Amino acid sequence: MEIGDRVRASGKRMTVQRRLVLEALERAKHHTTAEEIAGRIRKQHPQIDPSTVYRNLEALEGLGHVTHTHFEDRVTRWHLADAHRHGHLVCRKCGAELEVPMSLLEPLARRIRSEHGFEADLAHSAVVGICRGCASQRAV
Amino acid sequence: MEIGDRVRASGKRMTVQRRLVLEALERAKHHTTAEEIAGRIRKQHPQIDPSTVYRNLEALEGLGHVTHTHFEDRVTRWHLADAHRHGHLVCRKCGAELEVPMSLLEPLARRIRSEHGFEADLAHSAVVGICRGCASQRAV
DNA sequence: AGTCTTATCGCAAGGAGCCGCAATAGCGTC
DNA sequence: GACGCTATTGCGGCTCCTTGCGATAAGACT
Repeated sequence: MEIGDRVRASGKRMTVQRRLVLEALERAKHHTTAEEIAGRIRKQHPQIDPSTVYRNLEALEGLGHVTHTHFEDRVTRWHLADAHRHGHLVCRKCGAELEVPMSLLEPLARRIRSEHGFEADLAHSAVVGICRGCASQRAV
Repeated sequence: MEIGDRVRASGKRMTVQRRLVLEALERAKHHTTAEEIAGRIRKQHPQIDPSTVYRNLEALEGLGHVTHTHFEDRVTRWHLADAHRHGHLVCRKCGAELEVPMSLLEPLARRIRSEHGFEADLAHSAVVGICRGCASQRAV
């Protein structure tokens, strides 16, 4: 089923603005910020308000087509939900980002589920820390 | 060594405002938001600007006396660094917070270190998900 | 105690993100 | 293809947090 149909099937509407947000996410492939998406769209369509972009990201997330991950402090990055799920390591010194397979995080999720009955979403927040490069630099 | 001396030893100054921030953190014991700290201080000292509180939290964090943890989306909570370290599970439905011992998170940190040479700080971000109560509600 | 350096402060302005509202425009129905 | 219902938009305005700047005061030195 076409994504537009799925949106419509849930009682929502597929507007020009919403399609542009989706296209921007597809084009970006990787994680982008709302600001970046808004900027890119507004180059071609300056009349589209940033708030519309924010609202569409949330709406599309509610429908399960999009998700967001918290990266470095107070930076939210968005991506299509059907992209393969993975975790993130973000270096707080240099900002480097490593993608790690969910299989790395699964054991913890399982333990949290069995010990606390809590459904953890470990992809929602990046793991902050110090990357190999910065750690060795500091040692010098 | 007194905390004031440690601040001074690093070339910083121990101002009235900085001391008030520290006292507020001590009194709160648990995690609080910058806003809450600012509000409490301003009851007694209305002339102290919120921006001063934000800057002092950052400064004290830079000195290692204070740390922050990201809770639910866009909520940052602060606490004294010497309080016992622990992780957090936060329910995205009802906002419930569970504290979990670091020992639960350690195995993952170890794997991340050995496989990626990355020093993970798993206490920095709360683990978001659905708590037991909300999960069973949804099943009904 | 007086002087000097400069970290820090208070204030005001800036910027991102969010919200309410009236106008607009999808889209199901006839 | 026109109609009507209402989801969605653009705009203005608001909040929360950050930043720039001139004024203030901590603390080292004499």
